[in-house]
Amino acid sequence: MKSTSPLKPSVSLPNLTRAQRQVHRLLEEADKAMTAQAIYQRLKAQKQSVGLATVYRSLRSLQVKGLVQARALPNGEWMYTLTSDDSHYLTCLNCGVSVPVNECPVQSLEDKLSQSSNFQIFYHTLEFFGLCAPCAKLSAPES
Amino acid sequence: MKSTSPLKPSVSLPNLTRAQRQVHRLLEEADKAMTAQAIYQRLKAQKQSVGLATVYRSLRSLQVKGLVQARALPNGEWMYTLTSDDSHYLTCLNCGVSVPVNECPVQSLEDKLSQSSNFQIFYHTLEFFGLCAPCAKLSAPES
DNA sequence: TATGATGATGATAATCATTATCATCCTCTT
DNA sequence: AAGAGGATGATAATGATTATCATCATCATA
Repeated sequence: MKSTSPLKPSVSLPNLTRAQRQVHRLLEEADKAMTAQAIYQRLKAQKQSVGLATVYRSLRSLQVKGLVQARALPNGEWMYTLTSDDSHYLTCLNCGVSVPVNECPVQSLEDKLSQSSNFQIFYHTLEFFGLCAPCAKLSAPES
Repeated sequence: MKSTSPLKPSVSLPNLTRAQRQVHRLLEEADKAMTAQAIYQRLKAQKQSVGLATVYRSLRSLQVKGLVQARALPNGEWMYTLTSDDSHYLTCLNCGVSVPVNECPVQSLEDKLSQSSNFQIFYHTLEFFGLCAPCAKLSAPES
């Protein structure tokens, strides 16, 4: 899932608070996208409780630091992962099922924008939407 | 903003309800992304009132029909446009400012996925996130 | 070591976009 | 004309996120 070398340990994490470190470490260990609520529950279960508001605050801080990315599901939930994760998905607008896409043709454009724009770019989201085969069958006009 | 030919009129719109037609026409005329709330307000102001719940229902139906796409802003709002719009953005994680990106290297992958996956693909979202110059200055570690 | 100052945290109330509910209305078909 | 099925509107309910505020931790300075 990660795009970084499996041999490279955690990069230097500058100026993180305790809660930010806990959230970051959880995302690192889980190695999958999680909602804020799930992160809250998991930390509580691990006896490393962090208040729910602080989970949200930490996620925002980690985003601004370029360490965490977010993507919204069609149902409104937000999923968070480390920015080292470069996964993309193909999602059904009807039933919400998501399948990973194992390609990303965006890196060179991102590199280019890093230079031509005056933004400091941390990550991108790329997602495809449509209907999975079963749902396409259901909503076919001539079924 | 549209990627379709400016000469081509509305394509055939199969089986739309009254509310769906009104929402679709508004998005077509506005030619920009709008929130569901804004669509509701605008229709009311135009004496074409559609109930708020019906605006949401119509947007979902239009999505499943492949006519409308949605993207989530970092603040949780959803913006809706016609799927004929192929715009993408570079967005600041700190202040939320968005600037358009006038390139999209994704079309060929989308075409390929349309064949290799068994999804019927309607559209994709592509968005870059980071810090705009002013916000990057503010959060610079060595400021 | 005490003293503040500043920021971080947790508990909880408030917000607000979205969804669910349900009664009513339309539009066909018979 | 009657009825079935879907569409609509008003409004209540939901639930994730944010705001508030009192308390706690950290760190520089006296």
